[in-house]
Amino acid sequence: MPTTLKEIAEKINVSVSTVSKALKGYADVNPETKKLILKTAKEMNYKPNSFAVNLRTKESKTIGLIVPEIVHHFFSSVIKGIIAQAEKKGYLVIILQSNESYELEKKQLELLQNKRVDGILVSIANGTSKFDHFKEVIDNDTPLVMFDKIAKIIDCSKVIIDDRKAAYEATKYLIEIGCKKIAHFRGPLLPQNSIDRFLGYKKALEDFNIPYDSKLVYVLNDVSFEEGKYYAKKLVEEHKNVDGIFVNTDLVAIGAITAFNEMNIKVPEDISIVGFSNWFMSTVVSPSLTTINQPGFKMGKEAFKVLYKEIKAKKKNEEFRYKKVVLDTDLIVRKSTKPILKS
Amino acid sequence: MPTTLKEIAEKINVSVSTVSKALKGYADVNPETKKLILKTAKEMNYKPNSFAVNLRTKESKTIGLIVPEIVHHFFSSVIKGIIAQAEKKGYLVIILQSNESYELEKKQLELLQNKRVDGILVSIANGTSKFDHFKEVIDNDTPLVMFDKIAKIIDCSKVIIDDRKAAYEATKYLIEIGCKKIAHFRGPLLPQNSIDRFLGYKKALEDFNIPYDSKLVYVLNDVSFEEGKYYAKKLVEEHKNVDGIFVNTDLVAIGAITAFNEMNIKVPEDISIVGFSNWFMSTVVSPSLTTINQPGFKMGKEAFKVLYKEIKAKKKNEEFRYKKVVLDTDLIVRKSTKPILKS
DNA sequence: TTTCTAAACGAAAACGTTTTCGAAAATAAC
DNA sequence: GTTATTTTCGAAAACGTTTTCGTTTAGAAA
Repeated sequence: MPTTLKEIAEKINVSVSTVSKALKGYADVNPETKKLILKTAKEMNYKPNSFAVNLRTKESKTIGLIVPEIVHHFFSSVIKGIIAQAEKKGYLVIILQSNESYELEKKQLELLQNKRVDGILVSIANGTSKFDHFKEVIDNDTPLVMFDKIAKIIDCSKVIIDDRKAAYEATKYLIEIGCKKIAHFRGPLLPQNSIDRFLGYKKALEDFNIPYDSKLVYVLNDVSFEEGKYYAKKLVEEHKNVDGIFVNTDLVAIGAITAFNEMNIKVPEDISIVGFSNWFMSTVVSPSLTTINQPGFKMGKEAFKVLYKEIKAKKKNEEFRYKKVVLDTDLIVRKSTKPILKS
Repeated sequence: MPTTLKEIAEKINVSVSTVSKALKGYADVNPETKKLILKTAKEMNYKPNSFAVNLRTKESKTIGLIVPEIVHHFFSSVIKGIIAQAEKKGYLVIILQSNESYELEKKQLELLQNKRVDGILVSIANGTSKFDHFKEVIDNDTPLVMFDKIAKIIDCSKVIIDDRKAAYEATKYLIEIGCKKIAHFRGPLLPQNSIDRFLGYKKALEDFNIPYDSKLVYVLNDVSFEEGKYYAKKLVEEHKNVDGIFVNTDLVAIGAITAFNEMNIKVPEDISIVGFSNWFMSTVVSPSLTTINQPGFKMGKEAFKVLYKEIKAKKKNEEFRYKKVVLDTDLIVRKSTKPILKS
């Protein structure tokens, strides 16, 4: 049904090659014939058959993206950034969701490779502790860039924030406003983020001579609103005089705030809370949440940029080095933390 | 680099056709040779070249999806549903975002057609008032299904909720709890949703003998948090005794709640608010928001199902009819509305 | 024996491009 | 006039499948 080069060629009595060359701007075609070809191509509403182009050029101008979860403020922002940047370069984006599952992640990585996408962007699932499936991608010579949730052990380009530093800043801020007993709601044991955020928390305590107490660190699994509520209650049951919490994620922090509101524990008077990510929700919860801003949109754009360079370099067989881009975060002070101490 | 049929064929001295047929389970290949072929294919890590398969079969097992906005609770839920259902059927999903712009939407529709996706799923941008670009898709014989934000004028399959009915229920509820002067924050003039929600609001007023006052209807452009705040303030400036608002979208409703909180107007004692969509955020805002639940995930799944059937039917040249799927909504009562009157 | 059927395989066309290479024609150089 | 060069074009191979159709061979039927 759609017009082909052959049909154009037959219509105006030239060869397929000439039509192709005219359309692609080759020099060895007479300006007159070129004009005619362009005209008839337009008239016949010619659109190159991308299947054939892909086969011939061995590239699809399509990349794959795997995120642990789509319905998530941070990740949807990243997705938006990736798509925006990809579109600028004429790339399309196939999105898959691992649901934090290793099995799914592995399967989807294969799916994308079978589709022969030009490159893959991935943020690793919480359930992933083996990384051979990523090695395979790299061995297969498919450009791969990790963002946000990365694997230290895998040698590839990465776009991240400095989780440890950000967590340090958040905890430091709690100390500066006078908190003496600071708990931490951390994420699962595996992902690098939650490790780094924990380490930043710990380091801040050390630097300011607050004894580290492992009992004040709660390990969450789902990192959900409900878990935030649950552990907030557990915290007040198990400890007295906790006056600050640094929470791994806004969603959990909001759960905690909700629980404290229900228990008539005043935030921030009785306890100050700092979240992580700066979800939009954090501005509307009451009290609004002090948190670390995590630049999702920008991370998406950067991740694509890095991947794009790698795709181009590999295509031209040029040398290139894996890049590590670290994006800035900042502390956004709202009402869930006490005002700063006057000194 | 990757293995081809030819390489397998040469290795075991059979023809390419036989290898292909063995791999695809054709009957006319000796069980012994078939076994050998399967074994060597696995050994050589053979993966069919999807570019070649696409060209040959004229299908890519890929669909396109255009949404107005990705960072949006409802739409990201829909996306999740679509991807989940598509994966079940072996389809991948290319996602694009129109940013509520007609120009972008049109361009992206062309992009997807040039990529020769097997079908397209679309939720129309607010900025779209001409629909010829959709007609073209249909004329091009590319299966097209609209969801949520649809065009009545375009003859194609649709998956929606009954916006008018849902809005009627919401407004009726405000009336039942005793509201006498009910405002409406509506969306832009164009999209069918905001028209229908407005009509539902109006109909409820009529049915319960509350005079309709066009001054109580505010037309929003961005449908944003900020607009919610802005129009809430405007409302109290321009009117007295308004005791209920039916708001087009949760995000706006939350903006309004925030403004009322700031102005010390009590929700729900002074004014009751009903939102629309049931964003997660609505559970954590204070007071939590009474709203209409809109089944995003399910809508995504249904939309893909309808599209899938159309793709299959067209492929087999079977007859088929455009479908219209209407999904159920329900009213979720929370704290932003007064308790129901005892009678 | 010959004839027919079934099983197993392969040749080849087709999908629609892109790109190399050679040929022809036109022009320039001598 | 011949030779060299440029311009313009097209043939053909290649990308890797899928699928039709014909051929060969072996066994069954006669």
